[in-house]
Amino acid sequence: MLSPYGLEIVESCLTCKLRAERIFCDLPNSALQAFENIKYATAYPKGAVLFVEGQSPRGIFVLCKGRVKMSICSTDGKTLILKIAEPGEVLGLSATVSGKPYELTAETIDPCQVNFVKREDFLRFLKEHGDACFRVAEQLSEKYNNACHEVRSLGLSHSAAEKLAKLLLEWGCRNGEAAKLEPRLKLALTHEEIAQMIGTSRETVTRLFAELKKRQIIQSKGSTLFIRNKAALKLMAGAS
Amino acid sequence: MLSPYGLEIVESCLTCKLRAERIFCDLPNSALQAFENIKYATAYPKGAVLFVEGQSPRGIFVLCKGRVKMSICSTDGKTLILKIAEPGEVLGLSATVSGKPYELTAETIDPCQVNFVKREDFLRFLKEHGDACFRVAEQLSEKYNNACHEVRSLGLSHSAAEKLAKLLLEWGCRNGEAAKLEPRLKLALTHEEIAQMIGTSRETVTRLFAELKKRQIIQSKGSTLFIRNKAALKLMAGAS
DNA sequence: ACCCGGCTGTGATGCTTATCACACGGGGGT
DNA sequence: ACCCCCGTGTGATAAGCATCACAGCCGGGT
Repeated sequence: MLSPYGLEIVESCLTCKLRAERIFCDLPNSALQAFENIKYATAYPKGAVLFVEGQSPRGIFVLCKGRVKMSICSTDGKTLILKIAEPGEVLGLSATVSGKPYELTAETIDPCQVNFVKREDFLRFLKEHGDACFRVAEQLSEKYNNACHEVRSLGLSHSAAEKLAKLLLEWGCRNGEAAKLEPRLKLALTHEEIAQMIGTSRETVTRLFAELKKRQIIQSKGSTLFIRNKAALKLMAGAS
Repeated sequence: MLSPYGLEIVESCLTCKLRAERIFCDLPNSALQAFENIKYATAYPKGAVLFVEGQSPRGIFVLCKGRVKMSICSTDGKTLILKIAEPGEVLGLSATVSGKPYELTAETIDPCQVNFVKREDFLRFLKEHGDACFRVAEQLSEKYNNACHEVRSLGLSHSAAEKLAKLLLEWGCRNGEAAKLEPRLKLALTHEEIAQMIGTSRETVTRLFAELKKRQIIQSKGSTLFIRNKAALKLMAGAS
């Protein structure tokens, strides 16, 4: 099969090796077959925009490969990144269910493989498959949960340092690094993007990183970042 | 029937006069009858706590009468009010569906009538009634939508003035006052609570109100607040 | 009528952070 | 080898707001 943008396309959800790990992919075969019939497998290059905040919902995008930046944007151009979506997530779900405009903008930051399902097809599918509908409720709950964390972080933090510490700890807990005393993580985003994730300015992020390095709390080598003093970070994230 | 806390109890969801207007109440009779069998009609006085952030989910609370304050709270005691829930809303829904701890704290601010449904009963009910499940997805979408607005307001505003203006406009658009040039609204919350809604301090809210009055943008008589210059408010909310 | 407690109004002070301005450095393209 | 652009580092300045401190005010209870 052709592989646009350097992707290896997964042909069918029925044979997808990742099924068991994914939330939405793990459905009984009858439902999966129905899903198979209404989905369009598509691929996007890096930097493609799946949908824009405010658009009326065309349908859902099931992310199979690559990462997608989910953000909101103010009238004066300021951007706030809410999350970086990973494979297995369903994007545009809440808007598609409710019929209200997309709340977020989705932009790929890797080459991505995506299954698109048109809104009317998807709604019909949900009515016919109660178990899928329940999965949707679960996914929405998770998204809501995420959003609540975001609200907590934005609304209840006193300082930018606190928010950055929270973010680094969260990142450090991925990839099975959670238990380690000195977790390491790939810094895949620029200072600008990190600033947009915690709602502060690029300069502040740079300064904070400089201070953390000076205080020996973190250390970086290339794009890898080592957390040398997890306790100190936690202190910053907790009380400040 | 006895009416604790001065409430007139609605006996059954089947005969509830408000059914048609409500999102969750408006279900086919078969589903409603099943719901009827698993719900516990309860009443709470003002100031009662339905559930606390971090508790593992006991079940859902369908609000029939009264208002409930939904908030999150930081370790150092700072509180952020996310919304004031109105009759017809389902509280604790996302936690009950996902099994994760309640994200918010729910506290009544009026005497309230509430239908409680235990988690296991509710999940069984959802599996058996696909249409109810779809309603749940819709409700969750709406909650997610709300949360996104909150994130936008908290994360993309430059000033407290901007957030207050947004809040006042939102309030002014309720109760069919939306179209009016000079909408009026009941100020049912203290400055402290308003501060907690926009993530600022009580003093700042007081000062902002003083300035808005001085600039003739608003005017208050008792607990009623008149918006005299909607355009100016919109300007503050939009650009600042 | 009194008092008391919760809400509101207002000044002074200092911290945090946005913003502007500019320098540096490294990697990719030609 | 060059340049150019993007990302990073750093200082100066000022705005915005939290915080403390205290005064007035209104309503409810006794």
